[in-house]
Amino acid sequence: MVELRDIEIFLALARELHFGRTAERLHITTARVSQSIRKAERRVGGPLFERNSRTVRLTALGEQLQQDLSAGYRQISDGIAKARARTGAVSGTLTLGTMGPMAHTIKPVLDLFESTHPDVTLRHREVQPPAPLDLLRSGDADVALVYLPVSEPDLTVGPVVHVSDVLLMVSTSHPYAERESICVEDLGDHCAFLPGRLPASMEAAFQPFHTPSGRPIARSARLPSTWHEVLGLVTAGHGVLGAARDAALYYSWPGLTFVPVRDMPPVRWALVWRTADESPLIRALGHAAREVSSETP
Amino acid sequence: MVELRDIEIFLALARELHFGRTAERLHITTARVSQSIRKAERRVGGPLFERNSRTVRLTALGEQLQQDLSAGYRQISDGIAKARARTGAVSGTLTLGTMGPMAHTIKPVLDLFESTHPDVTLRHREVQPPAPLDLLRSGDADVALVYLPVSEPDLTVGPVVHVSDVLLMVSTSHPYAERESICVEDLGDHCAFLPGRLPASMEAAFQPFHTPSGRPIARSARLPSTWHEVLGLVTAGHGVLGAARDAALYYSWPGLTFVPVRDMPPVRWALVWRTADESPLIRALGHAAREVSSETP
DNA sequence: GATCTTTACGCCATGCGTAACGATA
DNA sequence: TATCGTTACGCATGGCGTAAAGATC
Repeated sequence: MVELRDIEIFLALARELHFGRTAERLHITTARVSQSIRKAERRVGGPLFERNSRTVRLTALGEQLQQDLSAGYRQISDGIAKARARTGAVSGTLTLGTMGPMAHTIKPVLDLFESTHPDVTLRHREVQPPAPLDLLRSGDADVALVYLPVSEPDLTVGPVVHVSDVLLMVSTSHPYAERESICVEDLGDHCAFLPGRLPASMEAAFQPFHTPSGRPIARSARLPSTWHEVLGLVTAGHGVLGAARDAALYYSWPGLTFVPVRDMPPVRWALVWRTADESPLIRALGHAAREVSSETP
Repeated sequence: MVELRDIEIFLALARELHFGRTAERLHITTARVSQSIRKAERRVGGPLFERNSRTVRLTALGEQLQQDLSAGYRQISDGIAKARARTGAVSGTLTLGTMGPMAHTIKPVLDLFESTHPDVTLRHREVQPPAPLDLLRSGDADVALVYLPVSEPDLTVGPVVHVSDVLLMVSTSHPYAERESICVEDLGDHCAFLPGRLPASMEAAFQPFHTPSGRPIARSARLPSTWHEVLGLVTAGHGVLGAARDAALYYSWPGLTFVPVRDMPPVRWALVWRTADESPLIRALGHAAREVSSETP
C-alpha cells in the first residue's frame, strides 16, 4: 500500500531534505509531502527522517531505504518510459487556443485526445475573434482552433473540425432583426465592423467586402479588441457583424439578434499551428481530430 | 500514474496469463484486473496483452515491459521488506476473540494497534461466555479477551485491558429486580446457572460457590451454550447470573434487569493466548494494550 | 450453453488542497 | 516575528466490487 507516488515523494525529500522545495519540485503542497512521509513511516514501522521546523535529516533507516528504493524506482520509470517510447506515446503540455464556445464544440476531440494520451496536460487560452491568429504568433498557444481560410506562410492548417453557418449579429432594434433571413446583398446597406488584426481573406469569411452586385460593404471606424466589446457595440446598434451559428447558441444576450445570411457559404474551422513548432503532441491532436470526424461524418 | 498496484497486477497476469487466476491470487475480482490492465495500456500507449475470452498472451511490448518491471518491482518490495524487518514491523492476520460488547470496550486498543501496524489484518470471532476458553483451545482465535482469573498451564495471561463491576442479571419479575443492590449473601437464596465449560475459578468470578457465611450457592441443571440462550433463560425467570456491568449497557432487553452486587470485587479482563503460539503479532497487540492503559489510567 | 473477459454503475477510501496551528530560531 | 513542518477538514478522483453483457469454443 506504499505506492509509487509515495516513493517518489520519499526519494525527492531524501534528496532535497526540505519539505518546501520537495513540494515545489513535485507540484504539490508541503502538507501532502508530510502526509505521504507519515504514511510511509507507518508502513515501514519507524521514522525515515529526523525533522523539526529547522532541519530535515535522513535516519539510518531512511538512508538505507533510499538506497534500496531509488534503484528500483529508476528501473520502473525507465521501463515504462522505454515502453512508451516504443509505442510512440507522447506526453507534455499542449496549449490550445479557442474562441469561447468553440472549445465546447470540439469537446469530443479533446475527450478522445485526453483518454488516448493520459500523460498530456491540456491548457486553454482564449482566442479573441478580432485577432484570431495573434495567440499563435505570440507563442501563447501551440495550436488554435480558427476559421478558414488561413493561408499564412508560417502556419500549417490541420484537419477541419467543425463547420458552421454564418449569421448576422444585429441589435434587436435594427431593421434586419425582424427578418427571417437576409442575403449578402443586404449587407451593402449597413455598416459592419472592421473586426481587427486579421487577414482580409479571413475577414471576408464572415464579412465580405463587396456584395454580389459589386457594391462595397462599409466598415466602421471602431476597432474593438475583445469579443465582449464587439457584442457591446452591436447590441448598442453601432454596427453589425457576421458570426458563426455557434455564437447564437452561447450568447443569447438581451438586445442581440442573430439573422441567418442565406447565401453565405458555411465557415469551416480547423486546427492551425506554427509550422516551425509542429510536434508529436500536435500531430497526436490532429490525429484525434481526424478520428472523430471520420466516425461522425 | 501507473502505481505499484497496477504493476503488481500486470506482473501477476503476465505470469498467469489468465484473468481469473490472477484475480484469485491477488484477492481481487477479474473486473479489477481488466480495469487495471486497461489503465496500464493507456499509460503505455499500446496493448500489453493479446486476449480474447479463450486465451491471454503477452504482446512483444508486454513481454519487454515484464522484463523491465519485474526487476524493479522486486527491488522495491525487497527494500521495503528489509526496512520493515529492521524496525521489527509485523504483518499478517490476527484473530481476536471477544464476547459481544467487549470488542467495543477495547476499541482504543484496536485502533492504536491498527494504526501502528497497518499491514496487519484483524479478524474477529465471537467468544461464548459459557465457554470462554474454547475459541482459544480450538485455535479459532489467536488471542481472546476474557475475564480473570485464568490460570491454565497452556495459556498466557497478558495485560489487563478492562475492569468491570459485577451485576446480577435477573428477570424483571424476580424479587431482586426491585432492589437497589444486593450482596453475595443474597445469592444463597436463589438458583444460578452453571455457565458451561469453564474452570471453577473463572465461574466463581461472577458466580461464587458459597456465600460469605458459608451457605452454598445453587446451580441450575440447565446448561446454556450461547449467550443468547443465557439471556433467554434469565428473562424467563429460570435463574439468575452474574455478569459484567458492560452487559447491562448493551443488552437492555425488556424483561431483563441488572442489579449491582455491592460486595463482589470488580472483574478484570485480560488478553490471553496460547503460550505455545505466542507470536510477534500477539506481542505487538499486547504492547498496544499496555500503551493505551498507561496513557488512560 | 459454458467459460472467460469487458462494461456500466455505484460506493467509499484516500489523495490532495486550504487553512489554521505548532515549533524553532 | 518569520520560517517551516504538522494537523484538521472537506472535496473529488479513482480503486474496487456487483451485476450484466459480450465474446469464443
